[in-house]
Amino acid sequence: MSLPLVRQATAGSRNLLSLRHSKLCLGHVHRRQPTILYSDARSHLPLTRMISTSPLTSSTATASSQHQSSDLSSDGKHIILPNPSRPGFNQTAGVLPSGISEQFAILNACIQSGTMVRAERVMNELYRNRSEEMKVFMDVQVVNAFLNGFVQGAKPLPNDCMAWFDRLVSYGITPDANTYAVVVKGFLKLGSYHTARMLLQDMRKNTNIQMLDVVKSSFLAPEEVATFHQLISQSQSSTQQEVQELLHELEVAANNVLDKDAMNTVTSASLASSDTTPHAIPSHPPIYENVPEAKPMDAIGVRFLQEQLSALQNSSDALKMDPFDLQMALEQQGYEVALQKLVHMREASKERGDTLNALHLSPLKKIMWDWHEKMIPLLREEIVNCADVVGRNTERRAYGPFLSLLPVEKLSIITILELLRLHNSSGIADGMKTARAVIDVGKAVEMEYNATYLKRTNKMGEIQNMASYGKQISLAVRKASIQQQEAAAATATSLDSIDQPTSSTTLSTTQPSGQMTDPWNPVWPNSIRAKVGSVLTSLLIDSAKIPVPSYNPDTGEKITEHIPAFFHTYQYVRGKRVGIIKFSDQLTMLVSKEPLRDTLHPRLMPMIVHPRPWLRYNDGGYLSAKSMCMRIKDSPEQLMYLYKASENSKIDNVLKGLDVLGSTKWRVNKQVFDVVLEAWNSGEAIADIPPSITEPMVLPEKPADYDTDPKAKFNWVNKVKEIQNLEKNYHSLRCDVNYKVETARAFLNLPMYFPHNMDFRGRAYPIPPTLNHLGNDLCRGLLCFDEAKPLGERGWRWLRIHMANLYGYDKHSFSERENFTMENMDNILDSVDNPMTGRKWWLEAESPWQCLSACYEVAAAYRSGNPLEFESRLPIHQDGTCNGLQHYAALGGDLAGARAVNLSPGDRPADVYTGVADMVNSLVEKEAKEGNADAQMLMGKISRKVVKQTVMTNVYGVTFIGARAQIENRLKERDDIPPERVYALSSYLAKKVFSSLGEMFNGARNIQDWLTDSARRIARSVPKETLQENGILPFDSPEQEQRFLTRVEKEKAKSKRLKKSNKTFSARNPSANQMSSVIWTTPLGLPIVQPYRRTGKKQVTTLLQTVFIEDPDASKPVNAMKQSTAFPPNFIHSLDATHMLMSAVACYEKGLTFASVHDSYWTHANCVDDMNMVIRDQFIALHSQPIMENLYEEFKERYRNYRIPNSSEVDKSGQPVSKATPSSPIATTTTTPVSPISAENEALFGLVDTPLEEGDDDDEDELGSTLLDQEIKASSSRKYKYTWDELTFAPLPKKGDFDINEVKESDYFFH
Amino acid sequence: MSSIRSLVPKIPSMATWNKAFRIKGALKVPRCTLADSLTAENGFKKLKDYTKWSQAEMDQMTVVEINPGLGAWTSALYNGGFNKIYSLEPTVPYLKQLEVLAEQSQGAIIPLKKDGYDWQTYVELKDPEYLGPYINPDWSQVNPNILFTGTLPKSSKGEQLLAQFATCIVNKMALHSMGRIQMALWIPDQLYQKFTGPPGTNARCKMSVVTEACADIEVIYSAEPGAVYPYAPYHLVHIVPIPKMKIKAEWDVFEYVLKHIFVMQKQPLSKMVRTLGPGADIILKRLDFDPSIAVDGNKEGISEELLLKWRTLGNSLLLTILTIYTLP
DNA sequence: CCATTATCTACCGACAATATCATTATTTAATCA
DNA sequence: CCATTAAATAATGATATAAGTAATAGATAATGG
Repeated sequence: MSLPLVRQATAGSRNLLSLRHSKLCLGHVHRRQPTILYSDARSHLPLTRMISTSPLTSSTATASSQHQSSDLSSDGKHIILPNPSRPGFNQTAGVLPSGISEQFAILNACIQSGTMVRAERVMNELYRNRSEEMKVFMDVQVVNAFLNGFVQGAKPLPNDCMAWFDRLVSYGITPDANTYAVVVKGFLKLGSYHTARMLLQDMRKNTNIQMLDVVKSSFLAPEEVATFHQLISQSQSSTQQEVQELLHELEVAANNVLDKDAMNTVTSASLASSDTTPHAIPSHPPIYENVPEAKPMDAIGVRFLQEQLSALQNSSDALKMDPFDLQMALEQQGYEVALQKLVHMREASKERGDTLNALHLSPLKKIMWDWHEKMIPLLREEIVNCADVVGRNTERRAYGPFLSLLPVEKLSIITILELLRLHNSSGIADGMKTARAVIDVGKAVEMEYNATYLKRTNKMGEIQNMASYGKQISLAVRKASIQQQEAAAATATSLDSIDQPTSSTTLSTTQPSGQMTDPWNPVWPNSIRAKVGSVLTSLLIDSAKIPVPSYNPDTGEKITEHIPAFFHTYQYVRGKRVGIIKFSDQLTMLVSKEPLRDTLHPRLMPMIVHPRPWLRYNDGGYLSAKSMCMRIKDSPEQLMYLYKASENSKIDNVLKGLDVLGSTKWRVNKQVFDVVLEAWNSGEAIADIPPSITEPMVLPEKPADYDTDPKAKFNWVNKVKEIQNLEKNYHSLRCDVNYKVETARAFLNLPMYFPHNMDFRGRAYPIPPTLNHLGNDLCRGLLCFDEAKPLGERGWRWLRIHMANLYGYDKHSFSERENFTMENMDNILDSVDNPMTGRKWWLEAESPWQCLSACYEVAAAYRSGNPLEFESRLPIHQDGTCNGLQHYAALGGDLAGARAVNLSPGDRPADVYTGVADMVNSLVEKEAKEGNADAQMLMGKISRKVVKQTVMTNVYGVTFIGARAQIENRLKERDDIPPERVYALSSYLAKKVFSSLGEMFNGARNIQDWLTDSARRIARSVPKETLQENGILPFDSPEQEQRFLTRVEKEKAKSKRLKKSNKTFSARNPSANQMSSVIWTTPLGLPIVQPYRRTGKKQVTTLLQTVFIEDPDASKPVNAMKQSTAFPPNFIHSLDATHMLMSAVACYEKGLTFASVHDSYWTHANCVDDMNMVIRDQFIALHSQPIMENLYEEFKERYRNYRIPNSSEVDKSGQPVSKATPSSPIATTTTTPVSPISAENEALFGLVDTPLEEGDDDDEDELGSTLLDQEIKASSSRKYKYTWDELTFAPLPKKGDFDINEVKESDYFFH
Repeated sequence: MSSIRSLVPKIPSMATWNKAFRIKGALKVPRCTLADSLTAENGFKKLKDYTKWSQAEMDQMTVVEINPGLGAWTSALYNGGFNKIYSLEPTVPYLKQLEVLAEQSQGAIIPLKKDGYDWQTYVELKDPEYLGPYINPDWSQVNPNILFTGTLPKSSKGEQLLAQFATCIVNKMALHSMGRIQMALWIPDQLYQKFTGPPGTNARCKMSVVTEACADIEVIYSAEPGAVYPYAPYHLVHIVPIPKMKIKAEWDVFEYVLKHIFVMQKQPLSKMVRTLGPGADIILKRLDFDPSIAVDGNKEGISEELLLKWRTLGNSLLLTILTIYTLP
């Protein structure tokens, strides 16, 4: 077995752990292989445990868990969970039902803000109204947090705590060690040692809970543990043996725990150092001495960031700050900084007392301060009002508790900054959608709360030290971190159940395995965010005013009016109301004059230190903010699969790949930055910087019949709208550039890192949104690697090739491209010397800014006299030629396809796009000669670019309409085509492209068809159990039936509220029962769930208006069409993502710097050859696996026992007319196995409609049968048989003879 | 004058109609057509009673009818004594049917393949051949030469068309650029409710306010649902533009304001005025009535006098708004 | 149950209708035994 | 005091809103007789 992925072993000192994981990594990448490395303990999934904690539901729980044990196999090859339609899913996935997630969030807010009265009320209501659901979803963690609320403060209420303890136990909660710790703590704090002891005695007698577990509970601070000693000494007198035993256990435990800190640090150090990490990690600072993360502090850039912090009281230290602390401070104190800046501004001007200088101060800041001051009293008042409400006001009850989580000052500044940030968002001129605003404000509050909450409970020093230390990315470190974290959990709380707020779907309680217990911290549902956000927004709207010079309408004298800075209004969009919040004109003006940098929250900026490696699915990236490794929106299913995969260590290699991407150190290209700045300040349109609009655009003249003909008026208004739209677009484009420039400025001369996460298919994206290497040409031009590497001969060559590529000269052989650069050296030098005044050769490039960046590099190398030694930072790109088709060709072993996309070697790059463009061109030429006007117009204008997207997406299933739209967009960009003809021309062209493509990619298309077909079958399938429970199929066994009946019994007993969940299975609306999404596992082990389901949005009342929000918990039927059409592209993308991540890791291990934009891989010039080897090796490694076969097997396993509806024509005797399954296009090639089930079906139903369980009365039956008779008579020759067939898949398309190893020899595979 | 006219169009059964006349494509829902001659005759009788048209007056009127459909109403108009009826029908099957009627009416009925929904039609109608000679800018009196009539579809198009008629009256556009032209329209019940929605009711809406400000409305006759294909309740409504619009504000502003305050028609006016713009509530100070009245003019607890003031929207509020907004 | 009609238009990064009224469902108050 | 009923309130569902369809076309899901 080749070993490209094994990290260079440095010494023989590697411990078992790291060995094991290297092996694991190989096994997963290279070969499908049964997973053997998980201890059985791992399969004890926390959430299943959660179910069984409740004795009252135990019968259900055991029934369902037994029942599911067959399909809940997460320690097999793949993670397989119950279908979302099955009752087990919500429980297993911990998806909270509607309403309960809200109540839990409120409960937590009450607890955290110390208002236990309100917490009690929430708890009471939950148990009163949702008692049945509580039995399932109320978790002991929630209970612990709740009980702890009574005893955590200065005035503990142990008796209340105790009362609730008893009550909750009676409700069926099984207390755990933490529960006892909490209750005991209350009494200890009051000095009621006797009661405490009695409790512990009781626990000892009645439970199996170990004393040690109680004492080391994370709810007990060390000093609280210490009080156990007092208990011990108080109780010494007792002679009871029982007591003495208890005291002994207690003492041992307490001592054990109190010693633990030291122990811990030792272990962590040893763990970490036993890895390949060259230096041991000291357990305490200073550990940064040998970590040169940031440049010396006099750099321009860092000063800006430090200014961010300089406003803080202890800011004198800011300049001396270590970059790690700086990053931490930036993340955690963003709002404090912003606030302090406002304060300072004011103080400073007051002190100076000079009004003159005050004028120079930012007027916006002055106003913001004013809003802030006005808003605070309103906020206080509101909080008081919320506290007052005893009875009815449900809104206040919902948002009230959250307002007490943060200081009012912070709430206010968050609101102000968020609203300013959202200016011009979602396509609203000078405003934003209300829904977006309130949710974002709520989200910001939540994030800030989490950050401060973390800071408060944070003792994760060691973890972070280790994590941040890790330029060393390795599984071993990850593992060690996790283990250490788990070990440390006994004394230190950690971040875990704080999921990243961007996902509104949540696991109610994610209990990681092991002893670790997390503080319970539920994610706020969007409805809560909206409610909280709306109060704040509404208060800000009320308080924010802006001075406007005006006239008194009566007297005409000059006055200053204060008008609202924001106002809430509505817009109609195609007849629908949309709530928006608008800026007043004056505010818009003010904002546009002000640089945007102060509204940028550092949480969204690149990092200045290495990102934390991904330890788990939700643990990595920024230092303090919790983020997810996958971008998931509203899909509990996705989250659950990811969670399980993470907990079962299936995605370590994926995470490692992300770590590698995050470890790339970048810097701003100062030279390019200067030119950008110059261009920006000139206000002209240069490259992709839009012009600044100084004066409003000229409106067209009103036509003569404007006043009499509605049509004329309409046309004119439309023209005006178009112009305004253009203006708006320019403006927001300029804003965008502004953000980018400001971000770049902030990081001048400072290394920066982009923490990465992925979309649900595994494609990686940098988390910081504004400036990153995935951005447009400008962003890419502004960025280069921080590290420089000498070019060397090969590097110099690649640099020149790259130069040509960026100019657009990329379809020629490498040597031709080299020559191109040399021939244009004059232009390049001119571009460098006079970028804005010279011939501006670079501006004509396809990617001007990157080209300029390359010009600088080439020129510098060229002029250095010795290019080979030139230290280069420029990333050189190697792009897959039609990467999607490459994967298709590899999957299908398609010889022709392989040749077309450079999988097999050629002496110059093959380019399908150009090929197709040429074909279309000749077609068009021919028709032009025949006099076709469309063709004549298009003659010679069909470039590669025009057809590229369509060719690419053709194998992803693009339709004619889609293709036409793509081409339309390309044509619109050209100025040599009259706009009014664009539509017709694109239609014509799309047809031509389609016909040119013809049979071209048949290999790929066969696979695509198979994928689409399989996805459709899956999306339409239904688990057998569902059919059985609806009486459509017979039960397998009486036992199964009995289990089902008891469950139904229980459900009936539940409150009526739940009856809707008892969806009846109706044949009328088949799509309502389609609940299975397409799920597969990438070769790296990442489970991928296609999230496409029906949307279930609901109106949520907030203070400002109702907002329309996705209801996350409702399990909605899948969108079968989307599932099937999206599968081919998603599958291929998941493969290219896999290839990229594999390559990233391999590059890292070879010491290459690596970055990627999906199918474009970047590295230093002199490393290109090495990287090229890696790319090819990894591609071969990936495609040497039987990917399609694996997928086929996985589907069969994953959807075992699923059924799909089928109708087939039968002759009179009921014999099938043809054996084919008409429901699928490929099915004709399938020999559908005659399953015994089909026979059963037939016997059961014959030819009649499915006899639904709903009591058909005789009347209907008669009617039905007569109808049937008529039917048979009417169409006497035709009879159909409707069956639920076993879900099978078409046989895989035959694989061709292409040998994947040829890729190795192909120069232009990536180029 | 003329002998007794008794033109009767051929009315197919519903089933046949469904086959032959259900129009696909252009209109998503089949356009409604009056399908009962008796109803048409009755409607016309009532209309004539109400307007008290003399035969002489009718002789000098040119009738423009949109969406004649099967021609029941066309025939009734002809039978009632009109001598020149342009029937604007865009769809071929109906047009054929109309041509039969045209023949039988000795050319009094003139079918044109035009669409009453299309703005272009009204430009074309200004042609000397059609209504050109009767264009009359004098709004002090109703244009004596033109009667505009027809059946509105029950679709959203019909609704849009009616709203646009109102708009055009206010702005003297399209049809009403030819003068103060009275209309007699068959309007589906649902639309009629909105068209005439009185203050305080649920039906009160933007359109009813505009209508109130620009025309006098009278419902003449209500057809049984069965009289229309496909079955739907319809009303014959007589609309006479008033000589002086009650709306003093510029139309676009008026429309903007109306649209915005009707977002929440049950809320007090004072609240909704705030959504008009930053600080728009200052205009409330200049209002000569209590702005706590609901936007839709709900009567509850509101004096008759106040109600009246609010209903004359164009006079008070909008004028105020305009003055404020056009200040330097 | 079949024929007509409405709804899509490759995927991902990046999200978002709302007010009002009628009808149930649930809670609170009230009344009564 | 409880049980039962009446009244009040919350939750849920349905519907209207604006106002020129843009242009085109082929498969498939949804709907209605």
